Amino acid sequence: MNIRRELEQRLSAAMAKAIGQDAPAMVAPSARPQFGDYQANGVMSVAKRLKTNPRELAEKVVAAVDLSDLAENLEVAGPGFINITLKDEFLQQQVAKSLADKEHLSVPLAASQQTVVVDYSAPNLAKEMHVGHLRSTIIGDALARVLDFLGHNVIRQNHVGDWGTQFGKIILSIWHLCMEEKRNDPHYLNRSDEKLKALPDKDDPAERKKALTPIWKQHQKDLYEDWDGKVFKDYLEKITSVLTFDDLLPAYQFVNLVESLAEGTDLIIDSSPDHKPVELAKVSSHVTQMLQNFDKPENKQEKDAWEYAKELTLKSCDKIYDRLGVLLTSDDVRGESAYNDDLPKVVEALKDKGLLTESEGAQCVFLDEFRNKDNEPLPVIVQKSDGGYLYATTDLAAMRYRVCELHAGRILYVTDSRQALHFKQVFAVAKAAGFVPSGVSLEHVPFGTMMGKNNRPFKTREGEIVKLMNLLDEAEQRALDLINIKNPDLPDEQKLDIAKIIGIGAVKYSDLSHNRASDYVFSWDKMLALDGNTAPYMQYAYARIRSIFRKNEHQASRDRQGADKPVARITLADPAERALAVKLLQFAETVEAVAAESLPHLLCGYLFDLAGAFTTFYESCPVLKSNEPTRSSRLALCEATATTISIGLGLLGIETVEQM
RNA sequence: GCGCGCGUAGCUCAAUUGGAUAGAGCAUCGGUCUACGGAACCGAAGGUUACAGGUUCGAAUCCUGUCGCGCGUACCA
Repeated sequence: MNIRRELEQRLSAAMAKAIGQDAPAMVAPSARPQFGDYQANGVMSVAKRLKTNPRELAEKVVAAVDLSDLAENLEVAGPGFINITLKDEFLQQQVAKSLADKEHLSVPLAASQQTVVVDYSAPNLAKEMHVGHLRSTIIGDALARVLDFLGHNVIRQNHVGDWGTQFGKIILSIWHLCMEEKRNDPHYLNRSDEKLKALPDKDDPAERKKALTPIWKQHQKDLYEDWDGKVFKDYLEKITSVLTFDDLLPAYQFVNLVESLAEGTDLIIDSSPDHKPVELAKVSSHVTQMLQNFDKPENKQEKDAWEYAKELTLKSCDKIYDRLGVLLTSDDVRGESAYNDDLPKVVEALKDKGLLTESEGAQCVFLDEFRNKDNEPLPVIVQKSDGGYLYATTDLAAMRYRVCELHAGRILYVTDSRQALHFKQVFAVAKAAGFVPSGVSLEHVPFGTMMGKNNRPFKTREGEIVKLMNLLDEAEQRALDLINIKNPDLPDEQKLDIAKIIGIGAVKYSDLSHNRASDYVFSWDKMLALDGNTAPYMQYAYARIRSIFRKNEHQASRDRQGADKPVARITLADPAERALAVKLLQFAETVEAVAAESLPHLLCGYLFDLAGAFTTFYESCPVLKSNEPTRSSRLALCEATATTISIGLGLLGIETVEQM
């Protein structure tokens, strides 16, 4: 049961009766123990509005409500708070009830179940996942799990960046790989790349030109021999069986480097069959443009190359997802390219609605609410002056798909907070154009940056972006080091398994436990610490409880012959027992709040509080040493706590261990 | 310039969205216990919530201004 909501509903109804209009009771857990378990704050603001005495009004509300099945007498306190103390009997029943439902802890399903699209992760083609992708992936996954837990129909969407400017570069880099293979010169790209990187003065165009000249010549020559793409085609077939993601990456970076260095030089590639000379710096964008009709048979090798790059990239992402325990699969991938055919239709539809304006050659939507410094309208550009489309267009197309095909009632976009303006604009355009009915909720779920100790974005010592693989490796290694110190007697294999769970859990939890809206400082030591609001602390609390049960089963092993033991009657004699019970029962309302606000850190905070309540209980209330029936009752509280921690961490995508 | 966001204890973060005396963990200081897993527990100290006004029963939260930081700001995503 969601106690908070139950109280809210009953008290709100009583308020409506008392004052004749609807007003929220504003029930929240009490700020202090002396004020009971919950407090209702709504009376005061209503009284203000009605200009009546808040205390008198509170008394009226108290008289009008019947909470006798779950609460002691209500008290009006201070300027008009209503303090609620739950009945012990009620708490006992509820804990027993949730314990009987081990899968779901009797957390009620959402009253109105929605189809919720969660858009998260979104890696890019031919790039390795790095820390920049971590937050989206983890937060999105946790939200998806929570929504699913509450009975919503969750559709995960991995909006992979598989189109756009990098598109031509990818094809070009694979072409280079093919040419390398054809010349039987397997280290050509590496050699060239190293030479370019060693360039003493990258700011000097003459130097750059000099360094690029051999590469440029080779490029010309290769192109001359492959003017019809036949070599590309033949060798593509040959290399695809052996090519790996690790081959693709450097090739892609090589193309990037060449093009950035060629900027401002007069190096021209002119061996192409159409005799249109192209700047060396713009070959890849030329490739992109050339392939407007991507599906034509003569472009098959380009398409194959791109698809192959996509396959390699996604495989590499899957490894990360697998290690992270993220639920995304290939079925959830619907990249930007999936919307290519819809883009002209989106622009057409905007035109039909009369929303489209041409400005400086680009197709724009101007909405009144977006203005620049001088109060001039700010455009949302949906088509570039060269005819190309932008991410706004793709997002609009994706929205239409999600609403029309997936029947989304709510769409969550888990992306960096820097995209806030973009989403604000795109949402407004979608609503204005009627792409998304007003009943559908479009929500940007923004998050801040992961920072290093220096309060700058998290980088390696060398100042490079941290690859996710490396980050996870280090997390597991550090966890293993810790286990070796703290629990050296465990078998090695088990140590490794535990290290994985602890290491990955720590990374995820440290991310999820912070309010996602703000930047947070990443710290190895803090996230693996056993004190404070960390994953290991929670996992340790769990392992300790499990240890009690192992010991108990050992003691009582002969008594039970597989028969299900009845759920013990729970008594709450000690204040610590009672406080733990109240905390346990707040799981439902916490999960619901996480789903409503898309704030996973609320769940982390709750689990930490729960672990705290348990520790207090654990210290003051002996379990195995106490006599029946107290013993069974306390064991039940232990079990309820362990289950809540396990399910709670599970909703965050974090596993528990029996020993650590 | 304009827009958005942020500024809370020495450090890292909370504060149930306007509620009662702003809470945790680290670090510091002090204490407990032959310990159901010591990777423990309890306590103390630490705050004019950047600053100045305002709104009201009540403000870290809302409004105005100032300072500081971050991000964004027409064809990248």
